[in-house]
Amino acid sequence: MRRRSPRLQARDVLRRLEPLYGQLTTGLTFTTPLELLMATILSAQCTDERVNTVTPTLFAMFHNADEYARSDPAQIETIIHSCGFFRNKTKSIQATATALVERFNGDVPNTMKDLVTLPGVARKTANVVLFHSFGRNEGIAVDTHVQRLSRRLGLTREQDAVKIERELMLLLPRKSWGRISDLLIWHGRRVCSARSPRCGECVLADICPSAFATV
DNA sequence: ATCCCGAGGG
DNA sequence: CCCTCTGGAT
Repeated sequence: MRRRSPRLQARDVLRRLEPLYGQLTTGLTFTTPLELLMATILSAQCTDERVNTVTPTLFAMFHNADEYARSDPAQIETIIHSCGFFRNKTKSIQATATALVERFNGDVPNTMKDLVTLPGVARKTANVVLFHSFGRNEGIAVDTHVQRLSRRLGLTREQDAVKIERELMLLLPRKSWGRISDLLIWHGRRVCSARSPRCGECVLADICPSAFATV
């Protein structure tokens, strides 16, 4: 295939995926910024479907940052056990909750600058919370799906999530920064899967440098 | 670069 | 069995 400019490629990816996944947003179940923050911490290397099986119990047990911070860690570990990394995630949940109480009056901050100071929260998690709880496009959440699809589609050749985020931010209009992650994630789950991508069903196949290549 | 870690799919 | 899942800290 003739090599297309990354900017044109990015614009067409956005344009073609939007009608496919128009009504779909994050797959995580939540109501408040605190719930989304905790659900996103749990989502590391775990399907959002599984996160959604433990968060109803977690959210029923803890209603604010102070209650997370004061809890017996063993109680949280038991609830979130099936999500994997349960010791690290429990530490992140409680250390973040403590930081919210001590530095943010118990509230979830709404800026990248503040969010990434929370232990266990880096740019990916911060971007998810910023967009889905506060409607802010400060960056692009780059997870395993966004990384894989960006590379397969020829939008970047980088491996590092922060570098990929920076490149995508240069290719796409700011108002689409939050949306592009959701679109790439849903497409990654349903069509462009890691193991065996279903290129025969993909609406991007004709503009994808990796189509039918088993990348 | 390595570690954390359970669960489901192929 | 091996790979993957909305990562982050050391």
